[in-house]
Amino acid sequence: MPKRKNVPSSVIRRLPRYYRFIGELEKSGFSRISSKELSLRMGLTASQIRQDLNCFGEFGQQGYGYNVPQLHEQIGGILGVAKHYPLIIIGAGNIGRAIALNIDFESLGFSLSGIFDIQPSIIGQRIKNITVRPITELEDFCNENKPKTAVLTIPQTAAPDITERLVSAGVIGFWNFSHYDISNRYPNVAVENVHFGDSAMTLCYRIKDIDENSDK
Amino acid sequence: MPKRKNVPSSVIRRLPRYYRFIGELEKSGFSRISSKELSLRMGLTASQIRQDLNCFGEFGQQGYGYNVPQLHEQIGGILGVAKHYPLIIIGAGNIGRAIALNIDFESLGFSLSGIFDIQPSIIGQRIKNITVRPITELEDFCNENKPKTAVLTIPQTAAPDITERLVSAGVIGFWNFSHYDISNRYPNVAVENVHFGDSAMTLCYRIKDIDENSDK
DNA sequence: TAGATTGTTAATCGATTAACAATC
DNA sequence: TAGATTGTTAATCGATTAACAATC
Repeated sequence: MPKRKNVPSSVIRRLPRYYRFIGELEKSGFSRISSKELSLRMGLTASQIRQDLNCFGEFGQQGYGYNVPQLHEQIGGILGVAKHYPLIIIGAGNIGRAIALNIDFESLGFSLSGIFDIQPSIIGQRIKNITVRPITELEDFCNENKPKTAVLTIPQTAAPDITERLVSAGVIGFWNFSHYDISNRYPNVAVENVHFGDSAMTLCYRIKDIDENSDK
Repeated sequence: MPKRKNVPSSVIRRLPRYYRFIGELEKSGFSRISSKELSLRMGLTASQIRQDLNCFGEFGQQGYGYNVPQLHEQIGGILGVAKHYPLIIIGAGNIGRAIALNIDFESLGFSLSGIFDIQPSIIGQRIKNITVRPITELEDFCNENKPKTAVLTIPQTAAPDITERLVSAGVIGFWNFSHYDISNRYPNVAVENVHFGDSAMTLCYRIKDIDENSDK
């Protein structure tokens, strides 16, 4: 049913934002929207919106535009937000804990099924009704629960070994908060990096740029 | 002194990763590296590395390559990691707290100088030796401390008003963890978005893709 | 000096934007 | 039907890669 030629990753990265905007329009009671109107709200070109959506099929109707609730549903389907891919968090330190507590995995296509740590003082704690397990139980847990995804909130030094074990255990997706470079190491494994440090430095560069070029 | 024609943002986004890799090389005792060798380690082309660095000046030496400690220093200088731009965090909930505790702002060009919240139960708490202030004191604090940067870890509904107040108070950079769309609203303001939900959905899409195309 | 490797220009590739025929 | 707006092809723009002369 889908056309889906090889979808450029630039398009994929825009999908969640479309999903959010269309969702807000739906909540506000819109029933239809044109690519023109949406482009104004999102700060994109209408052309780009139509090109992007057309990677996945024909969702609009000439002369009318797009049906808002329907389009929301369809983009959600493309992203897979209604899936429940079992997910585990490796590392229950500050970041791991904050993610476990704050991210609504159920609305993002995942289902939090386990949390692991190596620290005896942390093991056994309960976070969101889930007991933190010792990392030694990783393989047994994976055999039983077949998690497809792992969140890495561990130090860079621990990452290579853990990654290897997870891939062996069948994990095909990483949400990587560590500084370890997973990409290109394993074929058919998806890696989404979140590097706070890189993000902050990029901001610093631009602030410096504005700061230095404004006072004259 | 620098050439710095308009640097494409694709290049800027790669700088922190260069900085990390060169830093690790330096720690491992490397004194020189060629673009070829670095390209193999980083999974880029040598051509791209040379092009990228040349946006900022001529850092290498023909026939030799790049001096590792020197290059590390230079990229750090470009990014501004030795700066101490005063920074405030707006919102001391789970995410705000985790960021305050975990991000080493001092090594990223910033200096954490204030934390604000609206919740009476949170105001007055101490996080990293900083007392959480009521949001009502925002303007006074900004007048006195002139923060250039604000981290937004607040709900989307609160964001438009707070952003407006911060820009009026002289903030020129936002590290935006909220779903509010700041970009394009204010000229000469840098915005770095961190959207966990978008990031997770992108991962979900790719896992789904791998999952559906592997079992045949 | 000869070999290595840069800085930089030219060629290619991919992504964005513009244009317009198809059609609701 | 006429007007609006899509889907899609063509044109433009920007970013990546290749090539090579300059030079350490």
